[in-house]
Amino acid sequence: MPDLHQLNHAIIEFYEKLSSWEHSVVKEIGVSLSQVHTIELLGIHGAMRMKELAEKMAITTGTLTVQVDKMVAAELVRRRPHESDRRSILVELTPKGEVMYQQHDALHHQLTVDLCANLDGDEQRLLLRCLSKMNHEF
Amino acid sequence: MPDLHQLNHAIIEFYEKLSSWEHSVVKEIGVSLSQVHTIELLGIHGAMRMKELAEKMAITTGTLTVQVDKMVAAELVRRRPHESDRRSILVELTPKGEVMYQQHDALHHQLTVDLCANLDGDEQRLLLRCLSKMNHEF
DNA sequence: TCAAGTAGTTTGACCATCAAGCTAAATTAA
DNA sequence: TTAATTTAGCTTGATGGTCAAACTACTTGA
Repeated sequence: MPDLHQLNHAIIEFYEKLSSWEHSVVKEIGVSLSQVHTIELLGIHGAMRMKELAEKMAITTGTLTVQVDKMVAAELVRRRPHESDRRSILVELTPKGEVMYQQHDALHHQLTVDLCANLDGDEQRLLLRCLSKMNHEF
Repeated sequence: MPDLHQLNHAIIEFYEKLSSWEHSVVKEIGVSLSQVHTIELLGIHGAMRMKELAEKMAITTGTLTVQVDKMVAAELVRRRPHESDRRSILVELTPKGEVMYQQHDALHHQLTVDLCANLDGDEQRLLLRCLSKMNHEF
């Protein structure tokens, strides 16, 4: 079992790199971090209730209400009544929001390509296995 | 060369996990994220000029001034004049701040231990190599 | 010496966030 | 059915992080 200290350091550094990348992308596409996160979740999971979305984002529904208000005004998302529960409201991407999601996704994919530029096939395969294990066993 | 799509997804998920971990730790130790970041940088690099610290944190010096004011009030850091440049001010951890840095560092190390619990020695070695390459070649 | 540049602070304006209190709808108990 | 409870979402008031721009004090270089 090798020394975990270096690994710890590498993980911290990797996290900082991703964080700084995200920061720069947010500036580039001109939407706040919080709104990018919302778009990302709606793009991945499709229409969602406010409650569900707030839970995934780890914020309160009150905060989400404010965000969604702004995003509705910017025509990135729309609200729609829930079919069977009149208390609930579904949020979904508008076409404009969908375009922004695709853009963001493409940028993310490009980041991965850049990150992996110096890894050979075996390394990529093993990295994927390690990340999967870490993501699921923790 | 394997499909990068899965890898992209795994990286996003890994980033979210780290982000959520950081969030919960910040709540636990009762200091804001920004202040934890300050403490971390001062712990790693030692006393620093405001300018330098602000650059590493990717915030303006104005913002940093406010943060440092609060942290001085909380006795986590102190200001000290620069030896040769009277415009500059050095910021450094107080003993109390140093304790908090050690605590945070220990938590981070524990996170790494948990993350790697299901990786064998070879996997850990290769993960470190991949992370190092990604950190340095990007 | 003095003009230009640099380090740090202050101020005024946003934005994100939460907690608490609110309304409307659904669910459960009587 | 009615009443009490729970749930979903919204509103409000307060706090904290951030930036840009204006300001002060110091340094540097022509």
